[in-house]
Amino acid sequence: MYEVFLNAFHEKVPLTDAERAFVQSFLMPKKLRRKQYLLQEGDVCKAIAFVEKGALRSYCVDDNSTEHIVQFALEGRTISDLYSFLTGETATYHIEALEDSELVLITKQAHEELLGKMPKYETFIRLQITGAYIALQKRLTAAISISNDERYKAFAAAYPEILQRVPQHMIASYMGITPETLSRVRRKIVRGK
Amino acid sequence: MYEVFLNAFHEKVPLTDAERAFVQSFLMPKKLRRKQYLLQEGDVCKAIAFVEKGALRSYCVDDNSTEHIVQFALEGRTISDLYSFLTGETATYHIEALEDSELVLITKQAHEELLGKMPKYETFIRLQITGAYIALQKRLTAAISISNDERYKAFAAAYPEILQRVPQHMIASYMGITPETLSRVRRKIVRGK
DNA sequence: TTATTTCATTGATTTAAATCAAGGCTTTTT
DNA sequence: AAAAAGCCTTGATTTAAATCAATGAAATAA
Repeated sequence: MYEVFLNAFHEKVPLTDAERAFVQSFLMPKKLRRKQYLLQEGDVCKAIAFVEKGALRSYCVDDNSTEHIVQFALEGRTISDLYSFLTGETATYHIEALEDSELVLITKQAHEELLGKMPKYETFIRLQITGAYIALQKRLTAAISISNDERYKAFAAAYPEILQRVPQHMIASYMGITPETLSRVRRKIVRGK
Repeated sequence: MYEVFLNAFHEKVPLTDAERAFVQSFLMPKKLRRKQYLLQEGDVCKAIAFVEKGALRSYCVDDNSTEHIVQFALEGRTISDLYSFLTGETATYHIEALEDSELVLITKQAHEELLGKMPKYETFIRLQITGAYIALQKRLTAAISISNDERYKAFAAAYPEILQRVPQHMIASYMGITPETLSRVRRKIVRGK
């Protein structure tokens, strides 16, 4: 039931069976149907969600009511509004299931207790967030320094799974361009090959 | 000598005098003159740098030899090519002093030893990187969802110090626009007020 | 199954930003 | 102090992307 999460944990920070069970006792399962929301803007983010199965996205909405996708999360990835989770402020992101999904939730209370009681958990979290930070920095660097073509190619190479499972206009939103522009970028790439 | 760093540490994770001295024993001071480099693309990033005094920037260079500023770091901020530091791969960023600066270096060896020997250090690092992640996510969200005007206003409001101390064309580079465009954005803002 | 919504593509037009180019003002350097 | 380099602004032109609009295909719901 928590296999994917516990294996990811174990892979970064090896766990004994007892530790495994200990961690498990803090986790909560949650299922979401496609199009259901884990978090709505204005709520407070009460848990970090780890995706055991399925696909989710987080996004924000600007003044023109345009959605901007911040993150996709497939199996093995974590998703939340970290700022809201940590500070208790209301969330600025929405989190929605793109497919029927199974999640592992770590509530704020569980998170804090684990941090206090289990050094390995702190290490795991540190490694997770470090990886997320590096990925984000790479994405930002790409966003300000590479052409749309190259960025799309890089995205497709890095995340072929997402390409398969997520509609194209959402990829466009993630890239910060319109669906029309992405369509033309793709045409250009196909032609040019 | 390490005052700014140790105070920043202490503020996040309170330290006894003994702990303070212990941490200190792992630190290395470094001075840089304006325009000197802490890191060049192709080197391996051997240390995390904390800015005690001065100002630095990190940037990458694209195929057209255009520089793109990734980060500014004034007093109290940390700067490095974290990916290179953690993996030992060659760096993709340059790090340059914008003013005569005084740094505190945490070498990779010191970092690992501190992580192993001092839980409070791991906590400090976790908090630092979490803050950096949230800031980066905010920046990315702004980059894909807000107009240049609004982004510049937000930047100016959040980092007035940087505006004072860094040439405008570097702000433009940081924002991913040309100096000419930023100049016009500013004119528009001034006129419009 | 049919109807409806969602999605991707393509074309025409508009809009925003990059580029090209020049001038004047500061700040460094010699 | 003079020369050089760096910086900011402004204007004219080009280029890339957004917007507007329409169509057909595919997926979803009735």
